[in-house]
Amino acid sequence: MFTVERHKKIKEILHSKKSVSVPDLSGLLDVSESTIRRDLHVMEQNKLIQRTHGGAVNIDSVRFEPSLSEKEIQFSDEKLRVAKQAVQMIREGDTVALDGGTTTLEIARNLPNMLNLTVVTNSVKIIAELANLPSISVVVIGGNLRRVNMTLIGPISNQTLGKLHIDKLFTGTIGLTYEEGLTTTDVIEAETKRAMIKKAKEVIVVADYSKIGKLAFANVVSINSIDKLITNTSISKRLVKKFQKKGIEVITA
Amino acid sequence: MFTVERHKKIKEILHSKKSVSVPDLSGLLDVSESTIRRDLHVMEQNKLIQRTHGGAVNIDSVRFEPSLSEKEIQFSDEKLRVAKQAVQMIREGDTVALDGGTTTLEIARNLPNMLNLTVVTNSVKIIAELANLPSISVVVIGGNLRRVNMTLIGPISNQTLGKLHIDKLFTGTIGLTYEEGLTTTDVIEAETKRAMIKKAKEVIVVADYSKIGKLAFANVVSINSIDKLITNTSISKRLVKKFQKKGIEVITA
DNA sequence: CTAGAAATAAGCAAATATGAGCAAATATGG
DNA sequence: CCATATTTGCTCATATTTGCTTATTTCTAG
Repeated sequence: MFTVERHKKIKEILHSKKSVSVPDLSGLLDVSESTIRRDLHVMEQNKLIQRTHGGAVNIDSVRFEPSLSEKEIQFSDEKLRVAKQAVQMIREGDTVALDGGTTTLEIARNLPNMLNLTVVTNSVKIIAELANLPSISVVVIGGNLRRVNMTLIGPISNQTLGKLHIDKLFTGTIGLTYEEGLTTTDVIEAETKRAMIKKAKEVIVVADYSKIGKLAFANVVSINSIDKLITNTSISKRLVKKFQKKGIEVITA
Repeated sequence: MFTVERHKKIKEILHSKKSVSVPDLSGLLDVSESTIRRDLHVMEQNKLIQRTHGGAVNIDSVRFEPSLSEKEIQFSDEKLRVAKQAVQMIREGDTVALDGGTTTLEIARNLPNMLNLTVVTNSVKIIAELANLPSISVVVIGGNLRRVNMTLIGPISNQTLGKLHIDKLFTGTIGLTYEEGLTTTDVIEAETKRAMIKKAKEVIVVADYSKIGKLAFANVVSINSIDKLITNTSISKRLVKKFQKKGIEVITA
């Protein structure tokens, strides 16, 4: 294996794992630790990675310092399972929309580097994530930056959406109830979500069980607008039946 | 087998194998290693392959993050001075636009956490940077993600700009000449730059001396559209005079 | 704050790869 | 047919890469 290939491999490993130790890399790539250290040295100088004592961490072209609480949910098993289920529903040639949210971010992280896939998003974190998958065409709806979740919302977003057509929308939520449907914290965000839902042929809500039965401040849409719901097993069978009666396909991951 | 055939064969091999060693090629094509090295040398100069010690790799497989980081370090001192000069021109209440580019990114990094300041941008890196300054209102024009510099360009960007009004635009550039004006590498990006310039009351070009006299592929606008130019001392007095005669205020940082 | 453990950078030597120079073989063009 | 140009393979001095060793730095537990 040549040097550039090794460097590329290290970058790939770092993209999926976020951090890796020198001994691990040495074993994985079957070269001495000295060589790995030399590799990491030049890669750091090229700003491709960030070195640490004992290894290296991923440095994406765009960096955020995720708040602690976010880090905690980042590795949530439920979210990952839901996200992987969602990814399986995506076909080559699709135009997929992902709105802001931790579960949709997880979907982006698990997307294959699929050719001929267009992702429409209003989440800055998802943009950063998809920057590493060069086969995917990324379309960003503009808008005003909402810093708490790094999403773009507001009239600009809504107007841009008016000109786009989406095959499948994956949307996260703060709350989902049978009576009130989707709800979220911010009214402006709610409106942008509504605009997205309006332009999507198929609306797929991704929500782990903690969201179901929860009610947030701003109404988005009633459950009549939802086509599919991906959630996890913890949801009660009675509720699933109720959703199904409304024509919603419920998928448990 | 003729030379061109050999080159073609090498390209084919690299297409399917991604990387190959000099001894392997020597055996496969039944010529000496010297000949292979000579072949690889010319093919590298023609940007058909990427050489490594011991062989060659497919150029496509290596082309990740093409040297943006390298550009970032270059001339960083000059850039910083230019950026700081630019920041001083910003007043409270302004609506400022920053397009993608390393100098404009430096401006964003040096912005004070000023109240009542709106920043319009198409650069994902600038969004990330300004996320840390909560007083600043950030408006993002949407668009298609151009990964090489993490900017949003294309028809969506241009249409969104049509509805906005900008007090001061700070724009970087690849090249700036007296005869051709602003030029950049990508035609679609050029169009989005043009759309920005059209909507700005005041167009301020930030360009260290390395950009001046340089000509890139795609024309953006002639120098008649430029109101101010912030650059550094290395630019010749004669050229400054010429720009001034065209009504451009030249500020040397 | 300190001592011990772990990681790193620097120096070194062996293995390998490279480029330049050269000569032979072949091709080109009058 | 001859003179010249190009291509090829060979040799060798030089350069690069790699793994090992060791001194130094950095981290961490007490």
